[in-house]
Amino acid sequence: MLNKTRGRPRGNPDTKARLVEAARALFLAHGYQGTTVRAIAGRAGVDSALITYHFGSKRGLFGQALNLFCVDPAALDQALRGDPAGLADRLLNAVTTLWDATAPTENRMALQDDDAMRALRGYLESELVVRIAEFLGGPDATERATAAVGVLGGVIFTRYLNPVRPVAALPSAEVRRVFGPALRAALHTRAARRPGVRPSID
Amino acid sequence: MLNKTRGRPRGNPDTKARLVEAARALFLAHGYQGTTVRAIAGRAGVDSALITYHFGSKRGLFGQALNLFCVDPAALDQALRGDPAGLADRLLNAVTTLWDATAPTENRMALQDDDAMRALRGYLESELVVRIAEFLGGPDATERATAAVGVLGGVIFTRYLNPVRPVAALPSAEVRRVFGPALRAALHTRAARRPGVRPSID
DNA sequence: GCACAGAATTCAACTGTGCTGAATAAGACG
DNA sequence: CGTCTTATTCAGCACAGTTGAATTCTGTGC
Repeated sequence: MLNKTRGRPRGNPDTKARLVEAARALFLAHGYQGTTVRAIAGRAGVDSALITYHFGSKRGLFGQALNLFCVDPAALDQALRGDPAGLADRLLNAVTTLWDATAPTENRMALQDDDAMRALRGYLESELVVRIAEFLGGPDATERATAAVGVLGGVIFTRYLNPVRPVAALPSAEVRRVFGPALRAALHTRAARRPGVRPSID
Repeated sequence: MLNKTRGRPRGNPDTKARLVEAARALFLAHGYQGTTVRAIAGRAGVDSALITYHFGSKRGLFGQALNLFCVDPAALDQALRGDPAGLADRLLNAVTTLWDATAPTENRMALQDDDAMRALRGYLESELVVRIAEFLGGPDATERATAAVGVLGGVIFTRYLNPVRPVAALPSAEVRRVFGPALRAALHTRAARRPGVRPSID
């Protein structure tokens, strides 16, 4: 199909890298489903079989092409040190600096990737919640940490994953300002043990 | 393939309904990608061409089989009436009663559906934000409404769409209690105009 | 009653998908 | 130089969603 003389080519062209580059461009432009392995291979100027050979599968290439992170552990360590009063701001800062550093399209892409969502979920539930709870201490620390993670998850979701205009449009400094009160309350306000608030009608 | 004598069958079997039922079961069990039109048709006891005929495409059937709602407008109207003090609780209640009413798998399914996410996003940004801002009034009402929608989005995301254990495990009454402080702060605490909080290191 | 338009169904097949197995040529290394 | 491993092309398989033609029933107008 490409008539490029069968067998191993001369020199050592870094085909793997060219495939990753081509894949990245196409995945970002047309999404996972909308991109075919043949298109990627074509753009890289090689045969489509190479993609299975080098990356095992289309999904494998997808994982390599887009760096589907979840959260930067170092940034979290930073945030979980220092005075409790500034914790909210440091957490918001850790989230925005990490996620803002990536192309918006790439973030939205993660929403469609099962593995990325599983990773994010796992991180939030078994890392963030317990670390924050440890840091907070006190009786219902886990409850407050849960609320905080819910708020942070809200920022991640409405700003990066499925960008809701007013949230996504905020300059990153503004994010701290706008979400500060909510996150501070989540972290430090002990949830009142008041009786169920009558759900009006329903 | 089914040898059921070609042409229109006797009586008026509601094949459309049987297809929807079969599709629903399979989509919930194996996801969108994992379900083939032939499998659906097979389960419904008809030919796979009928699915294109009746629903236009596989996606069309998907849309019909799972009712991909976004938010119940009536519940929102209820919430946006009454004393401002109870607003947070009423909003949380509106969200949980609506989403709890649906099978968890079906909620998670929405995450993989572009249209559903677009609908949710559109609703949050052009309906919820402005309605809440109107209700709140005051100078930075939009800012506070934005924060509130962020928090509510966090609940939706971490509890239903990509269930993070501690949040998802909360009984629905507890959701109001745990997220109450954060949402109240988002709605009513005017964001301080303090200078950027030095991002420690990075 | 009956003709006949339209609706519902099956079947065969088309196109496009990711992936695999065999063939082949170059590099790596003793 | 000989051999083993690695990188590549090619042909094609199995399965996906969708389409067109053929077929049979339903429902309406006369």
